[in-house]
Amino acid sequence: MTTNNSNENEATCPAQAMLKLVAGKWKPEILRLAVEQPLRFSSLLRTLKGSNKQAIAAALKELEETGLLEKVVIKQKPLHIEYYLTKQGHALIPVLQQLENIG
Amino acid sequence: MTTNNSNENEATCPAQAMLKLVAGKWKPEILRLAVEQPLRFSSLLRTLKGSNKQAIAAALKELEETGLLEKVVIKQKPLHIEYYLTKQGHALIPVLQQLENIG
DNA sequence: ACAATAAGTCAAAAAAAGATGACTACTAAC
DNA sequence: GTTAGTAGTCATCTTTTTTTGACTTATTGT
Repeated sequence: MTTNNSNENEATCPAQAMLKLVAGKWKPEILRLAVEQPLRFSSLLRTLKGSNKQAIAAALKELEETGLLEKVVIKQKPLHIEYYLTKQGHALIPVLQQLENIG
Repeated sequence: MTTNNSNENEATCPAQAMLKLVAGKWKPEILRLAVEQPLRFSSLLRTLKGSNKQAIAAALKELEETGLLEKVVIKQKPLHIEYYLTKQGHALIPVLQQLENIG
């Protein structure tokens, strides 16, 4: 493993940091869906064919931790939790759309 | 799990496809450098601290195969090979710059 | 009490990405 | 013919991501 101490490598392209926030199999799709309406766990699970709870949970957690989604707990009968795009999350949407147009 | 046989998973966000083309530790940086001048293997190796031949070779190969870079062999004394941004590669640059501005 | 829905967690296995070391092919200079 | 420079390849190992199965917590309905 070569446990190196000092700070080595780290490709330092500034776009890299933002790319990492949306990297992953489900994150771009989840962000795209979040534009239309607040997201819920079970509804994502139904919508994203081929996904599973763990994948959704991990993606939502990371998107929340990196500040692209905000989690809102709604204390009601069946217990609802909603995820909203943050300001930064919204800022990302047009960029994702431009990527689509290049492809 | 719900192992459905028909066509499984594949997150079908259109931006995903383009994101995959620039995914990886070195690709965004390489594209960024390609804007300034044609790229050469050994010069990339020197410029990208923390990289190695295999990483550079793999990145260049993938960027070429996906049509973002074009490889040009220059038969001269020490054998030169240059990589140029394609039209699609160029189209990606402003999008990468926008990503930086969000971060 | 028991099952169902919603929203997860934990651990482990499998697959993909990244890192490391040794080796190849061509030309050119000495 | 040995050394040096450029541009790689191949096999292996490690790390990270993704997938899979089993279990948890809370509330509602019967």
